[in-house]
Amino acid sequence: MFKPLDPILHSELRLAVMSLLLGVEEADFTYIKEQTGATAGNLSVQIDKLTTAGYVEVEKKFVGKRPCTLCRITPKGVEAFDQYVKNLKSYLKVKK
Amino acid sequence: MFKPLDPILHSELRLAVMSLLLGVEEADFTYIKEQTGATAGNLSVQIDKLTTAGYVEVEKKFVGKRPCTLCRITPKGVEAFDQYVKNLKSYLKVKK
DNA sequence: TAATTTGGTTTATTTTATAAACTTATTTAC
DNA sequence: GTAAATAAGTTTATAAAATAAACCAAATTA
Repeated sequence: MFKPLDPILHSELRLAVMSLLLGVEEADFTYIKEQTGATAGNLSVQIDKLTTAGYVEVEKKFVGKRPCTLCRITPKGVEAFDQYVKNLKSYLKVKK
Repeated sequence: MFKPLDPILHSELRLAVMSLLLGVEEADFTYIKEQTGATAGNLSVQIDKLTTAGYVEVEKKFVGKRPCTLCRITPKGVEAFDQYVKNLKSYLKVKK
């Protein structure tokens, strides 16, 4: 009746990060931080979890002399997101 | 950009309970337990939280000689659920 | 009447989420 | 040139949540 919800994705901030990354080629840490309103510490931890799950990949480079952490969603991440949304719908359809 | 998600509802089991209650006049503890697959302890705690939030009301009665805990969703609960679903959509619409 | 089942609640443990504190390097102000 | 402030994160500590295990009381069954 109710489909299980991937605990990696069923988190407000991680879901926001994934949603954001779905719409773009890539996004850097600071941009994600601004768009989600998260604190740097929290965002760092949550991106780590998404990376460990294989849903996001991170590339650290420099822009000029400043470090820049680029994030991209992976195919596995896209698939997991799709499945999450599908499963989530089992909770949202009000019958009757 | 991303709307906040009511933490009372953004929980797999509580969302399942609410979803279930939305579709029926009332449901008893055992039925909810069966439908959600939750353990009794977990369900008891989560129904408590929904009750404390004013989203669910509980009536304890007896059926024959056995106790029976009946649950109903409240108007406030219905409204909160609707708002949750509305806000949730801000995370799900993939643009481009 | 002893063991089992029903219908839960309470308590304890594990996991999460989050913020606070810290680090390293870079500008900017004097 | 150096002290203070900013940028870009990471690490650590704390608070909150989810979950399961243990427990309880009454009823039923063996």
